[in-house]
Amino acid sequence: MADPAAVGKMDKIVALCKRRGFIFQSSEIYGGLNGAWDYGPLGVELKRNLKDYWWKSMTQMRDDIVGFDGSILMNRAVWQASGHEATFSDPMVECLLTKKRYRADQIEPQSGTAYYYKGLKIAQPGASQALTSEPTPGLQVLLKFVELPFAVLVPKGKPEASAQKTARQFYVTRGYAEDKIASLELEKSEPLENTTQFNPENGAELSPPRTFNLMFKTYIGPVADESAITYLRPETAQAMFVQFKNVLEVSRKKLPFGIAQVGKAFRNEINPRNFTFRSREFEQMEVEFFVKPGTGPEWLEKWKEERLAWYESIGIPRAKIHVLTVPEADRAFYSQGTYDLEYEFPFGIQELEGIAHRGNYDLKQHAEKSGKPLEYFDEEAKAKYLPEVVEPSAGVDRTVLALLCEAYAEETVKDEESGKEETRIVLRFVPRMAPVKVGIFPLLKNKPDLVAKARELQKALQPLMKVAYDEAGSIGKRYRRIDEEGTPFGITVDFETFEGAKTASTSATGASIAEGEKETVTLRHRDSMKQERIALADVPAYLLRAIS
RNA sequence: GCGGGCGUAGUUCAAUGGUAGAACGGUAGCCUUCCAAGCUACACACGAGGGUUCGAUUCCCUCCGCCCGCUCCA
Repeated sequence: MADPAAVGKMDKIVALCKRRGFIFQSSEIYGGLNGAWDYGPLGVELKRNLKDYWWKSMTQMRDDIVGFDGSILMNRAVWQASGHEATFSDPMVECLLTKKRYRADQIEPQSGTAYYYKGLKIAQPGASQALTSEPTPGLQVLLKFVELPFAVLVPKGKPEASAQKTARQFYVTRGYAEDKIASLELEKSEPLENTTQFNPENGAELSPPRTFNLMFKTYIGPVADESAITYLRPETAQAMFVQFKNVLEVSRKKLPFGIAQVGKAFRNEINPRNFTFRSREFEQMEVEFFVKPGTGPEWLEKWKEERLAWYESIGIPRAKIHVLTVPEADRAFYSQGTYDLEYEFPFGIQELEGIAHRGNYDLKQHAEKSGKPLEYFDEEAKAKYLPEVVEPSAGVDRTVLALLCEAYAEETVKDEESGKEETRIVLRFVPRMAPVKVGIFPLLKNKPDLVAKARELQKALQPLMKVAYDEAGSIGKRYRRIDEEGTPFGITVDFETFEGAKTASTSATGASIAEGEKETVTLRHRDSMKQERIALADVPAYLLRAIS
């Protein structure tokens, strides 16, 4: 992450996102808002293409998953049952010496002798002598008392000196030079049994417990009292569990079957970072895939392979995805197995999607807490049971960012006439993800027949795909502009358009074009910068095939 | 949340305790027969608030934001 080239690349991507209108800072004119981002005209197209393709892959291309769109606000009881309310409000403590943070309930109780210091005496600024050396006879050193309480716990029998050593480290981290500390002022010492106020690793005092709640709390209705509390959802999954019975009933599906949802979720992250990667408001694409008890592990494997192939289909190569088998110690408490699919971002290898075998934890919790039966009745086995769930859960914003990082390329191009070299910036999105599919240009804007024909083509293509029309400046400049926007194709209406092909040629669709027979246009490819002539009539079909 | 760095047009960078410049980019017009050509004109910036000062973009403080390292990420 400290790699300057990687940092530089990320900076360039951020600048490009702003320059071309992919991503802006939220509330920018008011100084921004930490952890929130807006998608501009191109960004929203890219994001929509991603979500639409995921939706199509899940709900249209297979018949065992149905779609769903749950509300963001839900009954507070949902979050109590799911465990979010309890686990998101765990108190945390911080080591005053190392600044490391721990869950308060995971601190091992310690016994020993606690030494409480009121503060320290330091040499006044200007004292010329280091206090750690032997005092020079006759030299007066001015001392000042600084009040800064700190406490250390040492095992019984250990001398105060070991407590002093830790305390001195603490004062040094607070900015007092080791050689200026004359003495520490001990307030008291006392034996303590089973205390959790000290760091078991180094004996240093811990801060009082503070609550870090990662859910955004809000109030339903006009009165902001305890009974009105609920939360913005921290994940989209729960709505699908809560509505499991309704969806099952109306969709007439048998196990295994899944529910798919795309939507916003909110987490009050302590420290949003890395552009849009960790945001407080973000979007998820999740499937809750319900399977027969005992078959969770095999479905976990199937989904891992399925999802890897999917990322490849949106232009993220398999080689850039790292599959992390999350070790049991790091898994969420409900998980019986988790894969993280991680992408090589410029700022490090980071998670795009988590695929978790959640067992029947969620349905069981909601059945218990709501008192409503959520079992599935298996007609074949004539048995009622709670299904297990495998959940592929992908981050939309993270994947958009991965698409941008993967697409970003700089290359040196040489002008053939002048021999001058320059840098071309190009976003190599796969066509199906590209925000704009094709640029339409008249070669020259002061030739009315070229403009009219280009406008005609624009109108013809607009119902089929996102098109950009541009007539300003030189043709080369317009090509470069769409390169930076990641538009895979450019079509130029030129003088040859009306003449027909000069010599018989073959169109992109393989149909042969007789001389003077058809109107043709120049088709320019973003990645290779190669050009070919194509029959005007073939353009829609050619492009539709290329972007599907 | 802690520590460090940084905030000047859209971008990349200047300068300055007293009228803020450039390049590229943008817009408009002219021109231009395929890869950021040229000419002309125009628009656009000192992150916010407070303090010191006759006067602050510049010095000081607070806040906000971005980047980096920790931390955090049921």
